[in-house]
Amino acid sequence: MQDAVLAMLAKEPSHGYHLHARLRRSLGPLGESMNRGQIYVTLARLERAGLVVGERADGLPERPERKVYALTPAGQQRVAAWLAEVGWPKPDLAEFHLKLAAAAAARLADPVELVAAQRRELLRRLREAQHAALAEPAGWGAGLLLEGVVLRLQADLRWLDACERAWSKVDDEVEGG
Amino acid sequence: MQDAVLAMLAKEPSHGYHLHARLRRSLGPLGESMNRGQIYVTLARLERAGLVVGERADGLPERPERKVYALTPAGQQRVAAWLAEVGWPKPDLAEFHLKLAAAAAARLADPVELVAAQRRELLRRLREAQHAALAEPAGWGAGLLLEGVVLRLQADLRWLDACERAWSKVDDEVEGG
DNA sequence: TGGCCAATAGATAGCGGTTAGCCGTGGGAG
DNA sequence: CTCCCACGGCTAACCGCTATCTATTGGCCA
Repeated sequence: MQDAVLAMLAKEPSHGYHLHARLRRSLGPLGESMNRGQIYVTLARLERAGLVVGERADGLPERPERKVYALTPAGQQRVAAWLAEVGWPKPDLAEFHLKLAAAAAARLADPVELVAAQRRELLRRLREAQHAALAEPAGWGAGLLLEGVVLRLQADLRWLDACERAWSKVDDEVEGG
Repeated sequence: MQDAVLAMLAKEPSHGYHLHARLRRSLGPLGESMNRGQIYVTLARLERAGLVVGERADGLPERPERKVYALTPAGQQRVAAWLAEVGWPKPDLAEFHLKLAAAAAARLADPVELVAAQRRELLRRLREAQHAALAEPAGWGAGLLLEGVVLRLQADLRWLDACERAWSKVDDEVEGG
């Protein structure tokens, strides 16, 4: 979050609400779940850390005062460092994996059924993402982002196939033994 | 985290350290980054929420006391509800996307270079995951999990190709215009 | 027997993120 | 004129995670 805000400020100074809007625009449909309040919390922390300075700017005379934030040299340095990083979020498939194991171990549900339900959900999301992609410029901006979402969902669906193969074999053994 | 602990307890009651070990075993190489302390925090919260009861059990007479936790009826109910959910973690490609946009907008780095660096990193992780998969039973347990990681990394690499196409086109336009 | 060390077991502080909700202003609908 | 809603900003409370600290015990070695 901090990095995202700094990235926006690297382009141009903004106040909180504007930053929120810019982030949402930049992320397209995926940015809709963003919390507005978090922007202010983040900005306050960045200011306390000296990465950003906020200046009161009374644009229109009678509107609530807004604080326009801009990068400090330390902030610019941090943006540069962030760009140089090559991090990537670790895939979090563990939850579903544990779910299957727990369902089987505690005899609370049929793992193969869980896989089927999950596949229905992912197919739903896949259609949703493909539909949302139609409203965006293909191969650009938020459309590019949605392309990534689609590729991931397809990969996850293939993983579900592998899960089904694995767990249906277990069922056979249990029933057969 | 809470759900993962409850899932373990659904199979059999355990004390904190044992739970940690079971989770790590269940997740294989991917569980190595888990923090041991988090187990106790989670157990305390679950107990306060009435989903779990801890009973002092002095197994060996002179060992430090350990608390063996077990599900309450409310806890079992929550496990059942968790199994019925069909949630799936949302793909978090936004960070890299913002990085490319910030790099281009603030003229701080070449987006195509960033994509190349990221691809090198993902290829490294792909080899790592494939190597780790060799040490696990294929198509089962932690091996299945690693299979999912591999599929995801391959999808992400394909997305990087799309990113490169998009941003190299932008570079052409900038240089040409 | 005494001393050290690793493993076991648990607790705590603090950071970052999320959510819910409050406050004040202004503009428009009724 | 009143009421309601959108805007802009903020606070409080919670959750998850990590790092770090303590304490006990068993094993090893001298």
